[in-house]
This record gives sequence, C-alpha cells and structure tokens, in this order.
Amino acid sequence: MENEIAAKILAELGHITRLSIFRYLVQVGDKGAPVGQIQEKLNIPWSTLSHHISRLVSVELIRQVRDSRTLYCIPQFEVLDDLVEFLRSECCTEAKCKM
Amino acid sequence: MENEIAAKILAELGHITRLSIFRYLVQVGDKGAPVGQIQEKLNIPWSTLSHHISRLVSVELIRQVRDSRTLYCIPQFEVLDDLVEFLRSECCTEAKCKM
DNA sequence: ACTATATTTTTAGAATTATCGAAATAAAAA
DNA sequence: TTTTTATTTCGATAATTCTAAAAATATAGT
Repeated sequence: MENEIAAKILAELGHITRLSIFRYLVQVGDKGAPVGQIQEKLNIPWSTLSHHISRLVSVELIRQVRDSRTLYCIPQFEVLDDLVEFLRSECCTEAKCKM
Repeated sequence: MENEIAAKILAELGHITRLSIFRYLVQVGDKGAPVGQIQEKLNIPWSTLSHHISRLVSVELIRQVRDSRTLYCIPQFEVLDDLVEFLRSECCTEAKCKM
C-alpha cells in the first residue's frame, strides 16, 4: 500500500461519524447491515449518513450490495488488515524494532 | 480507547504530510529525529512542518524531548498499538469473526 | 550583550469538508 | 400505474483545515 492511499483511508476513518458507522459494521460482521439499520442504530440524518457511507465506499472500507429495495453495507476487513500491515511495516529499519 | 479519541488519532494520521512524518519516525525508531532532520528528509517548509508535528504531538503519536537547541521527535509506538487494538476489537460480536 | 541556530507562533487567504433539508431516483407492492 | 419504501443527489451555509511567509521565541556560543 502506498502512503497516499493509506492516508486517504485513515482520513476517512478519522471522523467520528464514519468511524462509528464502520465499527458498527465490524461488529455486525460479514453479512453487513442495510443503510436503514445503520440510520436507526446511530440516529444520523439520512443525507448526512449517505454522504459518509459514500466516502467509506470510496476507499473500499465498505462494499454495497443491493437486495431488492435494501442496500447492504458490508465491511471490507482486508482493507483494514492491509492498512494495519502498512502502519507496522518498515518499522525501525534504522534501529532495533519495537513492534 | 474511546471512539472519539481513536477518530482524532486516525484523522491526524490521515494526512499525507503527517503520515510521512510519522512513518519516517517509525523507521528511525526509538531515538527519534530532530525536527531539522525531518525537515531535510521530507523537504517541508519549517512552519508547515511545525504545524503538522504539533498536531501529531497533540494526540501523543509523537513525544518531544529537547537536547539543548535540538528538539527530538520520538514516535510513541504504544499509541499506535492501542489504535490497532481498538480497530480490531469488538469485531463481529454478532457473527463469526473475520479478524 | 550580540550572534547564530533551531523551532514555534501568528496570521490570513485558499481549499476542503461537514451538515442536513428538500427534491430526486430506484425498486417493489398495491 | 400509483403508492410506498429505501436511499441518494443537490444545494447552500457553516466550520475546519492547509499552507507558508513573517515575526517571535528559545538556547547556546562568542
């Protein structure tokens, strides 16, 4: 992963509403949750919620799958894994490692 | 760690300049690097650099220690560890776990 | 005291992001 | 085909952040 992409992902997670959305999905797990369920749970106005979800989608932290009228938001664990891996990589290449 | 603090840390890391600074320090390791060395390495104007460093300090991703005229910036690995731990916690409490 | 070095603070304009109501769109049921 | 449900797009305002020059501060050497 490149610096620039990592920064983008971190920035998207670095907003309390978006972090709450993502973590709710992480808790829900693989099957994801409909936008409406997130709305109910976190009590965010529809348009605001939609905006934040689309940003999470833009960095692929979330994938969306439609089931008739319902849009499921599915957390992409691999993206988070890659991010963590990136943050830990190249650690202390000039010294003994702490991680 | 709370959501709000995690979001703050993520937001500070979520800027390409700050991420570069932090990752440079991670590479350097424990002994850290003087502001001037970061300036040289990343070629950022002094005032801009100082601004970004102070934001990293504000969330304790960096600690600063003065040695006479030189200010060393020391990466705080524990904060990063806690953040990663937070991101992975409570995973799939409603389903089988992916992480 | 004066000078040099290292770094921060101030400041201000530009750019980006956040919020959310209202209108629009998509899909299915009546 | 009209209505209902689910969600997004538009648009406008407010708020925050970014950048970097210039001035200020801190520490030490002369």
